[in-house]
Amino acid sequence: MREDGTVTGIPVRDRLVDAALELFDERGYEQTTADDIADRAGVGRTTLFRHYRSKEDVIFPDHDRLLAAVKDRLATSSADTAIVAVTEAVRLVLLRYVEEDGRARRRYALTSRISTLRDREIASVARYQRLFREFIAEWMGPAPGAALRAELMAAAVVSAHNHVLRRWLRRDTTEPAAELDAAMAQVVALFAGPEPAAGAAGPDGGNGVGNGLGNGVGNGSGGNGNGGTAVIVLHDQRDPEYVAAAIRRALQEA
Amino acid sequence: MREDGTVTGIPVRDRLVDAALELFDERGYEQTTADDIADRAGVGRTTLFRHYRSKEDVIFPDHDRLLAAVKDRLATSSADTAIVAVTEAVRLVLLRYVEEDGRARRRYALTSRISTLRDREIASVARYQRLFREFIAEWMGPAPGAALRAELMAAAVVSAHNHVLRRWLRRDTTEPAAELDAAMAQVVALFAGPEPAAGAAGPDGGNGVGNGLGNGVGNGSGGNGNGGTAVIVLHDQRDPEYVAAAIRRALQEA
DNA sequence: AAGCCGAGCGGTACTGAGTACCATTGTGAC
DNA sequence: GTCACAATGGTACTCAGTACCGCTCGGCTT
Repeated sequence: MREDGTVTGIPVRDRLVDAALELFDERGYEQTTADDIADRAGVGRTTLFRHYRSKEDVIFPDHDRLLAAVKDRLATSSADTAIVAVTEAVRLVLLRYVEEDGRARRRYALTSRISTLRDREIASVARYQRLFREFIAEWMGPAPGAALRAELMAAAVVSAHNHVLRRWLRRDTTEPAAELDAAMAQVVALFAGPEPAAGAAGPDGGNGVGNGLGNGVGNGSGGNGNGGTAVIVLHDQRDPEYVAAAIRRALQEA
Repeated sequence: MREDGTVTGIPVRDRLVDAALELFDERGYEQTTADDIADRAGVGRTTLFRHYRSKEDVIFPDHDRLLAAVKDRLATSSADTAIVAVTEAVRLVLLRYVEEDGRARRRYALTSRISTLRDREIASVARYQRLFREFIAEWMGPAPGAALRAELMAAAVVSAHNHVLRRWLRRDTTEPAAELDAAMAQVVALFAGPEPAAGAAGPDGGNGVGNGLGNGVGNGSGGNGNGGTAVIVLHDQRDPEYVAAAIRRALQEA
């Protein structure tokens, strides 16, 4: 037992988060002062602001670190693995939320009610979107219309992520990772289709899986070791179910 | 001449905006207090907060009113004019900015530098996006996958708007309205194409390519008619080249 | 053992945003 | 004239966030 009555060995940072979430639930966000949180956590107000930049910060995860991780993942990619990099990077973000589980859901309950917090969350999301936009734009090159296309694609990627994340937060799904794959597939399909008339700037680049029907197949591989991810885009006139079945069979046999 | 020395008949609200923009330019946003702004405008601090909810609010336009206008425009539309409604609604927003001209550009200069203000702007944009999302979702109905599709489309619409707006703010274009039309056309083209293959949206329901190694395979495809596109995301530990070869073979045989 | 040192913490005091309340003034209606 | 009302100004308060100082504790050297 410590002098101040606290019994736990729980780190100060975590005690603060717990205290904040409890108090926000009990009396609401606005009605909870920084002093309240610090008191409940058994520390001084100064200590709170030493660990978190602001009152809001307490309940938001380390976006900085995750943002850096995403940036890293995007950076380690060659031109023909760009789509894979994006897919895995966005997956990274989703999984981080899923890991948090309870805490993520409590935060969601708060951001749904308190506009201040919702705005804060939105601002965070925008930073991810910016990262994706810059990456995709660079990948696409300076072709005319590429800037807009990159922006649209980044927005789509982030939206797909948010859509799935919210479904998981609301318990509408228990397999967020799989749904993210599906959603991302839809995003890629959206952009893999008709190019914007002029500059082709597309993902086709000779590595197409020449099946004689489709044209482009961006195939990346997570490459180095763990959990390879492959994204395959193909244009095929035949029944997609039929094609999917064929691929399924091929993978089982392989 | 008035008692307080002010010579103008300019409304208080406008004087405050001018004062704020001047001061933010002169000493920066953080270094300008609410008192400074009020003093410069020749009014009391109380009056400032009577006209604007916060210090930030002073330089942001009436998003509430514009938001309402957008909502109205969307509301007055039948099912088959939905796309027109969206296009005109987003045009409404762009034109409002263009009307502001100088003030919009000064605000842009500020939001580019000050993260607090940028976040605020982003939060505003998100409200428009939400409006569009809700409208589009209702328009699309409860079809499976429609929710995601609506979210993607709303994000695309807003991104297209922002893209053109920023180009205009940076003086990269002198015909924002025309560019917006072009951008919106691109957005519509994007979504007019391949529908997301009937039930295939989710990886559940049996269409998951259960190869026993990867877990999720999302398949979005264009079933109906025009050049079907299929996108496959798979997680597979094996050599990607090997997997690709297997798929290639399967497609040729199929 | 005594001294030293750095990290983590608590307390106090300050600035500034935003709110509540009250007093004042100007303006038009009657 | 005065009554009503709207707009303003001033004062005082709460609270977030910052700056600064002093304390304590554990580990380390000598």
